[in-house]
Amino acid sequence: MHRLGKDFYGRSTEEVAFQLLGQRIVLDAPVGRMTGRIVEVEAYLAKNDPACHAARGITPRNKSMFGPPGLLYVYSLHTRYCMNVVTEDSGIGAAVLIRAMEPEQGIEAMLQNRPVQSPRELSNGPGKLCQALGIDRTYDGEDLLVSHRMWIEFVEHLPQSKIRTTSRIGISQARDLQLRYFVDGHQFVSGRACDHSIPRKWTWQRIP
DNA sequence: ACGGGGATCGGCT
DNA sequence: GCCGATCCCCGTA
Repeated sequence: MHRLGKDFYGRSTEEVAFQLLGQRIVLDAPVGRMTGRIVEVEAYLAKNDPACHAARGITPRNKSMFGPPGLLYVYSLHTRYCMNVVTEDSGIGAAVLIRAMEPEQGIEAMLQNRPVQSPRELSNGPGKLCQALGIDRTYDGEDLLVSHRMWIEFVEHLPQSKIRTTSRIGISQARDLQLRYFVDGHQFVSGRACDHSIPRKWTWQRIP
């Protein structure tokens, strides 16, 4: 049970992004413990990335992005919340958006937060994932290095052959940058089937 | 104080 | 695929 620390988050954002794939989010909430493994992320860079929320400087909304690596940046979008983990160094404004996870423990609790018919609909999108875990703006600025209610555990390094890269979803600027990473063919990845080169349902090779 | 836009989602065609 | 809901945030005045 190894909590990811400053040595993990304090690296290049692209590297942190694809190495977060396969790792485990752990949340100790009043309703109980909820965990799930990350299957899709996007990198948002400090430089030459107009789609990054930090691109136009610090504001009350994005100030967590300019905090130390390992901080959570949570913002509201339409009717949902999205969560990011700060990367690299304090003050530069880079982060990784967590877009989807495969639920493990606490699925009953997640279903209370987000009533859906199929488990596949529980956390296969950035807003869905936050709703299932009960993450809102009160989690903005949470320090994943020391927090007692939320952290990320190292599970394994995924081989490059299991990772696919595409442009990011839902943005209007910097569409050319290939900064979305996901576990190829995994059933909890967001979006359409054409994103997957492996048609059948895929899950983890080894379950810890 | 006002107006526009958005790292979404879900329903409908 | 397209579109509307919905609301917080930010730039402008």
